[in-house]
Amino acid sequence: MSEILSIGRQHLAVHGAAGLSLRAVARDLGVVSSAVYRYVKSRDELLTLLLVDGYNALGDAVDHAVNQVPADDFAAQFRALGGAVREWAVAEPARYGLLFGSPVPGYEAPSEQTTGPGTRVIVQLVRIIEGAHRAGALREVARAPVPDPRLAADFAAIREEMGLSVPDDVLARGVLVWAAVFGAVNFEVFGQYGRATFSDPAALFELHLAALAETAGLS
Amino acid sequence: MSEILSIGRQHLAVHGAAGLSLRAVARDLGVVSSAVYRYVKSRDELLTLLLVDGYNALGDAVDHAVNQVPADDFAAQFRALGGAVREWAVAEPARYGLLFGSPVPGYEAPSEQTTGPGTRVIVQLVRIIEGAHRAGALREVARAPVPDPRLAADFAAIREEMGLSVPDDVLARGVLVWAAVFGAVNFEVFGQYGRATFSDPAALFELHLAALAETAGLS
DNA sequence: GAAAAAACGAGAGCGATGCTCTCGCTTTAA
DNA sequence: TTAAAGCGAGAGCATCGCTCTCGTTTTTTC
Repeated sequence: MSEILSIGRQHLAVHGAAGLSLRAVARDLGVVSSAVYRYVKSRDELLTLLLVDGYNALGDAVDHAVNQVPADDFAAQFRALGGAVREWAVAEPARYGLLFGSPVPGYEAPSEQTTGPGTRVIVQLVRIIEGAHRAGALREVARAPVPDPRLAADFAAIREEMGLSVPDDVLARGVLVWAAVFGAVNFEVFGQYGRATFSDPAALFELHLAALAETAGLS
Repeated sequence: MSEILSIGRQHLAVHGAAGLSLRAVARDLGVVSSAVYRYVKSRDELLTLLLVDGYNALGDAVDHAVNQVPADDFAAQFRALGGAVREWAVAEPARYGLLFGSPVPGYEAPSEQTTGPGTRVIVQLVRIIEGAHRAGALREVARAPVPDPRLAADFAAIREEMGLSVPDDVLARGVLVWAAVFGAVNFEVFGQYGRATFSDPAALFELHLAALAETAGLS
């Protein structure tokens, strides 16, 4: 029943990830709790459903934002990607928290169902960086190649798997930028800036994106 | 009873933040559940206790690491800070998750008790950056001052409150670096790198720290 | 030292949770 | 028409947070 998923989305938004109760969903559905178990094996399965649902919603938002931007302006594409992630997260904090917050205790996401949708944002990001690199639009950014041989092997594996041609240092910067974008979003959405509140968080985030674009070599 | 806190710490580490059960703590204590309520007002209060406990443990680790490093080597101090955060988080993922993961649903941290310990890391970070700035050891990093007047006002307020002299652009970079450090730690601890696993995460993180030191102007 | 007061632990109990099982009713398929 | 599958209701189990009362023990006070 897609109605279960819909109500689950609402409950997720209102009561948060761990506050998701199958009994409450059943109540809202006007049905006794055991009936829901006909369609959903467990609370964890409902969580998984909502997880891939969220990943796809975020992926759609990011894809749409990136596509609004000229295909040859890679820096703008990156800013569009980051901005889309932030806006989606701010609009749906609980859903975002399910995707990128601390894991729900006792729940392990089944990778076979979640890795696909869960990697859409990073796939877009490497697409942008690789595109800029191939177009020669990537500024020289790092002085030295990565020194650690094990890391070099990891990067080689990633390059192989995703069919990339970017060198190690660019890849490393890309990974950092990736984590940094979500770090900044986390800080804003989860209120971890502490006492340091910002009256225009969107502007602060744009500043961050500009600096991160620089870090990635996207001038 | 400090024994409650000790057992709570163990349960937190094993079962995670939301898996913390006052009844289970009572069982481990060899006492009936209602007895625990003599000492702890509610599950949320126990959570708060563990929260400030965690903040202080992290703060101690960071302070200790930073103090191991020459007082005039600001870049090394920054790397020590970042490394200490990561190592503490990797060693105690559940505890770290309580501090920097998604908020526990239905639980709001009482700011009067948590802001103090909760700001120890960022206080150290601004201390490092401000120190480098005052010592003239901060590389010129940004081209333009922040354009947004509301952001400038925010930064001015922060500068005022913390008695700083760093300019807006450095402050902005500092905020980004702050969020980026925790973003990278989050990615590793919460396994959000996805399929991209790294055989030597510590080395990757060091690479990140080097790049972030550059971003902050700490050469 | 005796009496009053505070602290403490045990236990029962309330309303919730996730989840399982069985019992009927309805809809579909043979 | 009959057999089979799908479906919802309800009871039940163990767990949770939390409250209340009732004795016992310890501490304070006179």
